[in-house]
Amino acid sequence: MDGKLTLEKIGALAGVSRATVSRVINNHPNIREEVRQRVLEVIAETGYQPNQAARSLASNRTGLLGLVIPRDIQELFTDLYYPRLIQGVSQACNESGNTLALFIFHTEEEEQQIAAQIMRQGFLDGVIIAGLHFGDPLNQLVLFHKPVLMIGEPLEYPQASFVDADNRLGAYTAVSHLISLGRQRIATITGRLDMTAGQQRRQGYLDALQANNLPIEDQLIAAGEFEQGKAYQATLQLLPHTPDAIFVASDSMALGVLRALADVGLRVPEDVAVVGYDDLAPLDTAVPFISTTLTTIRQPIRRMGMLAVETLLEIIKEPQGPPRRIILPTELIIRQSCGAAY
Amino acid sequence: MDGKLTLEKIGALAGVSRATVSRVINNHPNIREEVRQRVLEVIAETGYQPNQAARSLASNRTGLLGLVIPRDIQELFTDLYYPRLIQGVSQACNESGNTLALFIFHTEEEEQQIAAQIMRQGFLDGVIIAGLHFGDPLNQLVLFHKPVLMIGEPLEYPQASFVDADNRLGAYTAVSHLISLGRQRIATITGRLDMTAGQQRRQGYLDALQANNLPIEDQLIAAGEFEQGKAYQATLQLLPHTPDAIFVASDSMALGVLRALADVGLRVPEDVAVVGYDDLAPLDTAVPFISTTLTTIRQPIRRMGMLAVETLLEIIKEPQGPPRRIILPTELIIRQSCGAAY
DNA sequence: ATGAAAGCGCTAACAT
DNA sequence: ATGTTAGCGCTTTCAT
Repeated sequence: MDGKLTLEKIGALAGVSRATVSRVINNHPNIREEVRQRVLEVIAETGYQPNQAARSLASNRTGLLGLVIPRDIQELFTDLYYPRLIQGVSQACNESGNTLALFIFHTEEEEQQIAAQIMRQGFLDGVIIAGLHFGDPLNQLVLFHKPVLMIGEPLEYPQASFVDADNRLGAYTAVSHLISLGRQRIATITGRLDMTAGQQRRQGYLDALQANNLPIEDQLIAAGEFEQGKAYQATLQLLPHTPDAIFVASDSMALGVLRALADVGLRVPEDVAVVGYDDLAPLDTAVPFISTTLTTIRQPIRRMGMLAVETLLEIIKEPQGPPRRIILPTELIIRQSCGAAY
Repeated sequence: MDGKLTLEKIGALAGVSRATVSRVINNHPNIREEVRQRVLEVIAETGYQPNQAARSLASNRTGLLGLVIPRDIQELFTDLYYPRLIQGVSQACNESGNTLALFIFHTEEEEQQIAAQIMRQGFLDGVIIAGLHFGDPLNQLVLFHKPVLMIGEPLEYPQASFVDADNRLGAYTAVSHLISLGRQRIATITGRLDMTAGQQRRQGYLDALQANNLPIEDQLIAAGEFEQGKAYQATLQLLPHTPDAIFVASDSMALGVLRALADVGLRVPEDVAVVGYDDLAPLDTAVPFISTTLTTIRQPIRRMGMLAVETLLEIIKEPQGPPRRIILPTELIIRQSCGAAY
């Protein structure tokens, strides 16, 4: 049903020039209503769709927004953080008439190789980068001549625009909650410290202890790197120092913690209270055969994704504006593992 | 560092014509090695990247492959099926030098609206459609003049090319396994019957009973629609008919089943054995506080994603070829809920 | 309000 | 082996 339709042909059929058809399609003012209708009819009848490549070349806009996710293995497999983020980004793209180009990388090699391609002219209007850590080759994307927005406050190029949730305050809230429940020896298992999320959650922990005049003990701070296995090990190292609560910097690590506690026969929350981070554990509702549910800090992941798109579109429109720094609030979700109900 | 570089300028700097530079970039034969090197050097020095829009317009190829996912709410939120699929598709895109354009829809309205846009000329080289059901407006995508490949055997346009796992045999294997363990009154909770996955898994169940001379009882067949809540209800309806095993057409439904059984005080697998489908439940390894693990049929989800890309690329190369029908094997994963270890 | 015409930067057929 | 040239289909001045 399509014999290579072009603007020119639509124009011929409607008895106007190609330029007029273009104006109609792009909603320009100064078109006689009558002409406008006639053109619209022809377009509808013929099922004409403008050629996107030609539009992009002429207008220097593609309507493609990139979402770059480094290192998929860990997170994408493990929990629903990135799926939710993708969902938010996708939705905002749909609503704004843009298209999402998704880049997931497996190795730093692959990152190196594809980074430049991503930034080539006439391809993406802008790029969102999620989950970047210090030293990642993808940091170099900031240096290209193209709008970029980070999800998660960037460490390597602090002047870059970003959307994030308030990691410090989230952690502060979690630990304060444990303190208010009477816990005195609160440990933490930190995330990757080459990411602001890891650093800031650790800082929130420290701040909460300090604000409540509790001592800071290095032995109660263990590195988990956002990995479940490492969190398991870290828990075992922590236990000799008799914590009565553990603040864990992610839910997937919290599962490792719960496993470790179960393995050594400690009860949650009676012996050790646990609070996680993300609200992504499969322990959020009463899954059968699960005997506790995880108290955690919820981040508005999906909203972060949507806001990232909206902010990036602003940057595209006004590239010379100041860096955008958007920090969203988090929420304490009280379930059983903190012992509040107990 | 980029003052609007073009092929022409690179050519000037290297002392050759624009066409020669183009040939170098596209690895054409018949270029003197010396010239080739000189051009490559200039490109490296200047950091030149060809303009993608211009290439697309001239070559009628964009290197963009679409992945269309209807109705995100259910699956994308619930389990890791689509994340895994996306991962596979993404990886194959990376390896083949293509880019993944992801479309996730919330409502049928949205589908209607964006469907035509997806198919517009000069945009995508081809489209992969996952999780389609009978009656979905996205079925119309098949009618456009563009390569399309389904993930999941299509119901509405059976002549379309697709990649799928062997649903019938998978279900057959699951039910045969239960029979071999001595179960006599095996019930099933079916998926959506407007999708081949739902139909074929149901058929596999029926075939297995028949092959083993077990009677087929309508009261032992309940509709779950791939939804956890419906599976919960369906289980309660099934129980008066005293099944000693339930084959559930998806893992996320199986969680609803387990919950229902727990709620009425039945033990798994002692009173009722359960086998799921997908190998995506959070019951695959010993999560702490979970007292059983789910026997299930594993699909090679990631491979399906990769194979989808590879097959689509073939179709793009040879659009007139016969429909591709690729069916991958599944695997029975024995854990505790079927009672094999018990 | 509309048309004519000049590109956008590249590929590919044709010429040499 | 390399250069010349004609598009690819659209947007966007510049006229009128």
